Amino acid sequence: MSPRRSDSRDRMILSAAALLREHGASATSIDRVLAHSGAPRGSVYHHFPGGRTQLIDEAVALAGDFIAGLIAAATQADDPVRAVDAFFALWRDRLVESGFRAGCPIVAVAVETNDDAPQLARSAATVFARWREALAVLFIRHGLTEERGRRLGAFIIAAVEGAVIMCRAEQSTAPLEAAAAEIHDLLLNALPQRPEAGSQP
Amino acid sequence: MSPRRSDSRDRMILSAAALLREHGASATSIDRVLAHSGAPRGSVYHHFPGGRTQLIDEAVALAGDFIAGLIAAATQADDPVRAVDAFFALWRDRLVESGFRAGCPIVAVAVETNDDAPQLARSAATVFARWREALAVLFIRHGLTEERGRRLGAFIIAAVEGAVIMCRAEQSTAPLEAAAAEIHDLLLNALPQRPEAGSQP
DNA sequence: GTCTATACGAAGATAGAC
DNA sequence: GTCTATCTTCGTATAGAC
Repeated sequence: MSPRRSDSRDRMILSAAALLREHGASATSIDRVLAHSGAPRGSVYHHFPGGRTQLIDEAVALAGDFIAGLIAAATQADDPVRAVDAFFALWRDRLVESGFRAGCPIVAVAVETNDDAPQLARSAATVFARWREALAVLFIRHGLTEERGRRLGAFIIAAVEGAVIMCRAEQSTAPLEAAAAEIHDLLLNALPQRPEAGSQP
Repeated sequence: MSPRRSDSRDRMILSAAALLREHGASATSIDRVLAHSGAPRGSVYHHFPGGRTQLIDEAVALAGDFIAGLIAAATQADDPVRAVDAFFALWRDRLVESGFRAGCPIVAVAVETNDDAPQLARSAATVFARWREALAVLFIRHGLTEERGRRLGAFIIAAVEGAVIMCRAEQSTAPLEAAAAEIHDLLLNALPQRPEAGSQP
């Protein structure tokens, strides 16, 4: 009887995601995942017949699902501006809590992907698409055209990811806060039927 | 008499920058730089006593200067909207010309930097700061407050970098075009004394 | 400035026992 | 599911000759 479906396997995936965030894809070696998770080295290729690539791939899927869940939760309140504010705050908190060490694991994989593992680039792209689609649906539901809604969804994900990278590099939340403020004002102006004070100069 | 100040040294730095763009920091090994540049392996540590880290660092500086020069050229026309449009177009062209293989070398270093080479993170941060300051100066010159100008500068760099990552992952220029369109409209609305048609909904 | 040779470590992956 | 080798490749870096 397996320990409720392989404990060490799940721990390895979680550790891989954590290492991706803090040290990038290349630094997420099997050795480091084993050390971080405490999983036994003998069963690596039992759990992951596809080797390291499969492990990274599953970590990308897990991290993607996790963030997608947070986006879904934020969009439940049905206030697009608040939801996007919360999305930015989420990334700012992750940065601060980690001492500016934790970036986005999907970005890590997307940037470091090389030609011998094209599957990983596709997995990263799928995650990005899910995130931005979740935002797009929210915007479209609130009166934007499909085109504008999707455009804004992609734009916001791009701004967040770029800002996170800059925050990490300079050990400051300033880029993320700049992006959050600009997007906040932009949304106030873009969304119809919002009588609140916009900050259009 | 050195061949006009070491040919192979300059070629190595150029090759390192090219490899950073297309394959990331970890994949930019000394071996690959030598193969790409055709430089002789015997003189690596003669030209770069700091080893691989110094080589990467100089490639970051070179790439940073190159892009900064393009930003400066684009801002010469003294039209902020056109300059930013040109900046986006530059990245789109680089992506398309390379078959979506070339990303941003600074991002590669910023994302993959690990604790044993903190100098590289600082170099990346310096480059980001120079780029966004160049944009900020342009905006401030055209009537925005210092705060707003710098905020927009950081925001635009973040949006470009994030969009480039997404474009590479999904082999499409759509994210970059989405960001370019949104920023274009935002600038039209943000800058004072522009009688042209804004696209405020 | 450039050469060859080499030390040394880390990484991915496999084999075969238990 | 897990263990202990072990193979192979690749990476950084150094030594010493030319």
